[in-house]
Parts: sequence; C-alpha cells; structure tokens
Amino acid sequence: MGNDMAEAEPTAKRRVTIREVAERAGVSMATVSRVLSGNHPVPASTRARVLRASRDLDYVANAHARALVGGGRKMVAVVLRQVTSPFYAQVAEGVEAEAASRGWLCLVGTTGGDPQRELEFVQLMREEGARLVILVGGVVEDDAYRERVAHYAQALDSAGARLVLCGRPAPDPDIPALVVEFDNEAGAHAITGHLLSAGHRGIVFLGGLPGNTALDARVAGYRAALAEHGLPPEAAHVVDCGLGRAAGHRAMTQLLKETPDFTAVFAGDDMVAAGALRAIAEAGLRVPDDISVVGYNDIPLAEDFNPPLTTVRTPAEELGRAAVRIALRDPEHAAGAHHLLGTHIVVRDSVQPPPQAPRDAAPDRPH
Amino acid sequence: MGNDMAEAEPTAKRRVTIREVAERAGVSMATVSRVLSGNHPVPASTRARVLRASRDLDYVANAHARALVGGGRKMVAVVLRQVTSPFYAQVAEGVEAEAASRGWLCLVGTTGGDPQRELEFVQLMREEGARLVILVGGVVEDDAYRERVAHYAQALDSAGARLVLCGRPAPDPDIPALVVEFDNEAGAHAITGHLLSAGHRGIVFLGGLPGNTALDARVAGYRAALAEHGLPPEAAHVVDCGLGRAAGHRAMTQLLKETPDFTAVFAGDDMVAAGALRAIAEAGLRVPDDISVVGYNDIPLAEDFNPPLTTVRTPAEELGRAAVRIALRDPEHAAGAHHLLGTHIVVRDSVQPPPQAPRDAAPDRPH
DNA sequence: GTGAAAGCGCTAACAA
DNA sequence: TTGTTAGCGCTTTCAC
Repeated sequence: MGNDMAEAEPTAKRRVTIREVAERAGVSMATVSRVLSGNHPVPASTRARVLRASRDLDYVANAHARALVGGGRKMVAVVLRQVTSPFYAQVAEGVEAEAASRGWLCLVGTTGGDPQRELEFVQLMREEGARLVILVGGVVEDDAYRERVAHYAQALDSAGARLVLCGRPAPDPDIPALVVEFDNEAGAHAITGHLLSAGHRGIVFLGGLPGNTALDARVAGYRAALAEHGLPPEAAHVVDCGLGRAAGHRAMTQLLKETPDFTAVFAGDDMVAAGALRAIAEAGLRVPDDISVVGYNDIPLAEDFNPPLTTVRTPAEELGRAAVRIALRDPEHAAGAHHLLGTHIVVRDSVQPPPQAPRDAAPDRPH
Repeated sequence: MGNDMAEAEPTAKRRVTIREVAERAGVSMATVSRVLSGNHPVPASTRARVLRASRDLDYVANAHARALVGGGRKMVAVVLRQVTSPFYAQVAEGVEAEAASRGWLCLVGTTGGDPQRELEFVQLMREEGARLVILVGGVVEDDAYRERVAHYAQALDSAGARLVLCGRPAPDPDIPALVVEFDNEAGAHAITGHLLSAGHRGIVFLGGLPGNTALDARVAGYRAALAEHGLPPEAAHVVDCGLGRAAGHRAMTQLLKETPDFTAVFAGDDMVAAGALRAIAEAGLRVPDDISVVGYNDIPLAEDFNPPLTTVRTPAEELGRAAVRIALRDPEHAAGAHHLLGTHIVVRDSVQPPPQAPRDAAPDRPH
C-alpha cells in the first residue's frame, strides 16, 4: 500500500527530515511544521495529506532542532546515588510518574555517591537544557558541598531552570533552590520512643554517618527521645558504620562480640536492619526475643524480613512526586522554600519488651 | 577574583552562548569551538584566554545545537516496566555503569508494562537521537508485539541506531535487533531438579503468565525436569497468577485453602516467593519444614527472607552490561545475534525434604 | 593560526 | 490558507 519508498535510493542511515515530508505532501516545510505542532489552523485536506506523508515516511521530528528554536522539551533530571537502593528507586519512580503525568521527560542519573560524577551529571543536564534538576539523598554537608550546590543553583537559575534538593539541605536559605525532605528527626524520635515504651533502655543506633545530614538528624531524634525518657546522654550508643546491608552486617557482628549491654537496635535504614538481622541470626540469637530491631524507610520488602520489620515509613514515592509538583506548581515562590514531609511508624514483629535475663556476650552458635 | 561579571547587565534567564565567550576572549566563535572541542591545534596562549573566559562565564555548550551539527551525544536508553523492581533496577544499573564507563549518557524510561507508553518512549528516543535502545523484560509475544518490535527495529536501524532486546524474543531472526537474555529454561530445569532431588513430587509452579516468554520458558524447564524424573505430565501444576509480591501472596493463600497435595512451591520470581512465604507463614505453616519454596532471580534481599531463599541467580547487572557491551562491540555483527547468559542455583534455607505426614488442608491459624 | 560563512532541522514571524 | 525568510547555537570547511 503506497510504499513506493522502495524505489527511493537507500536512505543510508539518515533520519528523514521535515523537508522530505513536505516534498512528498507537496507543501512547504512550514505547513508540515504547522500540522505537526497542531497549534495553527490548517484545512483538513492539507492536514490529511501531510499526516499521510509523515506516516508513510515514519517521520519523527529531530528533538534537537526543535529544542534549538523552541524552548526545548520539558525535561526533569533526577540524580541519585544508585537505582538499586529500594528507597531511591521509589523516589525516582515518584518523580517519573509525576513528570510523565505532565508530559515531561524524566532522565535519571546515578553517581555512586561520587561528587565528581554528580557535578558532571548536573553539567550534562545544563547542556541538555533540563528545566528541573532534582538531587536526591543525604550528603555530608561540608564546604565543598555548600560550594557545589551554590554553584548548581546559581547556574541552573540563570538558565531559567530549577534545582530541588530532596533529603539534603540547602547551604543557604537565599539560594535559588527548593528543598523537600522528610522530618528525619521526628521519625527517629518516634521510633526510639516506641522502643523505650516497650521497656528498652539499652538501644544502640547502628548506621551513623557523621556529617551526613539525614543520619545526623535521625541520631538527633534518637538522642532527644532518650533524654526525654530521663536517660543520661551516655545512654546513647551510636555506631558510625554508615549505610548498606553489608555495613550493617559487619557492624552488628562486631557489636555482638564486644558489647553485650543492649537489648535493642535502631538501624539507620532498612538495609542496615537487614544486615543486622542476618548477623543476629548468625550469632544464634532471636529477634525480637533476644534483641529488638527497628529500621527506617519501610522499603517494600521490609515486611518480608525475618521477622517482619518494625520501621519508620517514609513515603518515598510521594517525596519524588512532591518534589516535581511543588517545583512546577509555583515556580517563583518555590525558590528558597523548605518542605517537610511527615513520617509514621509501621509496627510489625521485630520489637518486644527486653528479655529478663541478660544474655551471654558471645553465645555458641548452633551448628 | 576577576569577577567583573558583576558589572555585566543581568543575563535574565538566558544561557550564555559561545558568541559571548568569543567576545570576552577577543577571538572568533570558531576559535572557541576549536579549543573547547580540543580536536584542533590552538596555541597555548589563545587557548588559555578562551578557557579563562569560558570559565568566568560558566559556559556550557548547548547540547542541542551541538547535536544538530555534529553526530549528537552518545546516548543509550533503557526501557523497563518499573525501576522499583529489584531485578529491573539491577539491569538498569548494569546498563548505566557500562554506558558511563564509555562516556555514554544513559536515560531510563519506565512503562508500567503499557505497550502504548513503550511505543511513546521509543518514539521519544528516536526524536532525541538515542544511538542504542534497550528494551528489558519478558512480554507476551502476540502479533501486536511482533509488529511493534519489527517497527522499532526498522525505524531505529534506518536512523543508524541499534535495538537490543533484553530477556524478550526477536519476532524474527532477520530483524535488525540484538537479543541478550538468560537461559530461563535451563535455570528452571535446574532448580526444579533441586526440588526433585530433595524428594519432592508435588511441586507447584506459582506465577505463570501465559504468553509471557520468560515465564513460559521457566514453566517449560519445570515440566521438562518433572518429565525427566519420570513424573507424568499431570504432575505439573502451574498457577497462572502472574508476577509480583501481591499476586504471589494471593495465589498462595488460595492454594493453601484448596489444594493440600503439594510439598514444594517454585515461584516464578523472588517477589512472588516473598508473597508466598508470607502467605504460608500466615497460614501457620513453616518453610521449609512443612513446605519448601524456591524463587527466581536472586534479588539482593532474597537472603533476608524468612527463611533465606533458595533461588536461581540471574546476574542482572551483568545482563545490562552485556547488552551494551555486545551492542557496541561489534555493531554490524550484532544485528540478529542471540546471546544466552547462564544462571546457577543459590542454595539457602528454604528447601528441605518433604514432611512424612500430609498436612491438613487448612490448619487453624494461630492467633 | 584564525576568521568568515555555510548549514544542521526546525519554528515563527512576516508576506502574499 | 500557505510559502518565504530569518535565525536558534554550534561545528566545520575554506580562505586568508
């Protein structure tokens, strides 16, 4: 059916352009552009011919040429440490969903936690003309960070783009960046309270990462809750092992060997909790009978841990959605704004009152 | 230091162009282009001045303009159902890593399993000039699918781009597409054999998805293993509940109520296994004492299930890396090629010989 | 070594 | 209603 294209010389790896469509339809390029954009009145008959030609040739517009003259495609970029982290993946999904629902293209980049790659990616997004750049995840807030972010913000802003900091602080309230994050301190406070209410007094925080804003806030919430229950500052025991399943496993193994005087663990996030749970099981101890464990984030599989994990639910997808929604809703007003999203505890089976008798420091592992 | 920029008129939301850099450096645009591209000899003194100006102005090239005249940025696009699936996320991470290591930009798009969105995304990638498009994940192979993919392949190819099918079949070996996938049948065969060797004879496959190529292959491997052990075809019991944790939970709950005559479950993937494990626990039964369970994919958290899951390891990240490596390695030769990646069993604690006495159909749930 | 000029594919005035 | 024209920001001959 009408594929006289076969006669045409082999278009050796060249995209078909608007000019070819115009020729085939017997109209000018401008007319083709008009029917394709659909923002200009064109009689149905011409319109049909153009559409027909475009379809026959399987024409797709060159987005770059279009971007050059028009404003460019509406594009949002999310930058994460890694997509394989369940929490980050959910945030990305939220951004993607909200962006897609508005007809925006979403690009996700990963840095592996390397500031250099982050910088390169932001640079890339500037080149590509992203209108919205969302940086996700806690960071250590040092001078280098502050300088970097100030630069991003200024550069993006002067190009008419917007910067959103998701779960990380703005170095300065005057900077043209929007921050959206969870109330880490409140969440940590609440879950620590949950442990305290169950009767625990020896609670260790596993997964500190000094300088990291998200973790520092959780530690602060933890300390505050301890203090409120009348415990002395020394009651706080923070293990700075960082995040990740492996770190949690390693630190917990060590802790069990060296420090017998605790009955509960507050893991910095659910992945740390997973590692801790595993280490406890390997040591022949049971959760929650011997030790109670709580996590943070409520990743989708937290319910499948052994035992199902009591944790703090941080609606990650909503965080992503909120980031783009707020940034797009009120562009001018958004700059410099700070939005705190709430969290709540999800009670499952990993917490119980502490056992009566203290356990041995390093019990024999059943074989 | 040297920020006489402050004197310049406010560049009201306009990106700085190469012309401004040229003016500031007192050279022509061509010269700026040359030093920035670095592919043309330029005296060190001029070079320094240009670099200086470029830095002062915080210039970044307009990628669209560049793409228009040059070949455009090397960009690979991965298309997945969703990033929050641990398996897909790992594949994406592999693609991203391999692409980044070669200086390619990686864009990930999600479809939610909707062919329409898939089509739109591929179209978008054509517009953006992606040089490599990777479609990931099994599909139901119907006529619509075959037609769609044939179209993608032809369109991409005629624009000089490449199409990779990851874990899904090429509708026709002559099509200019590369397929890279795991040997699902072999993996399923092996793990079914593992269950059979443990003494199980009543093994149900949970998570069939008729028409889906990946699942069909696993079912085929399952049936083949059964047959090899001398079991009649009726011994196969496939529950077509589809994938996902929720589906697995629902189907398993139902199965426990209605069908008491099985001792092991082969879940279509680890998420289904998670749901099944949960359902079994809710029914007051124990794994592996009462029922053995195996999964598929070995997602990172499979080890943290209750009990740790015996499953088939499909190196997802390697799948992603292989896809780009193969596609980029031997462009001409790659078209039409079919690469099968191997898998292996990971033995953990969810399999044990079947119990002696048959269990009740629907034991009382402990409350 | 460096500048002038052409043109990538497209859209948006401006004419007709 | 439709065509002609002038760029968008950049790279790349081709002269000088």
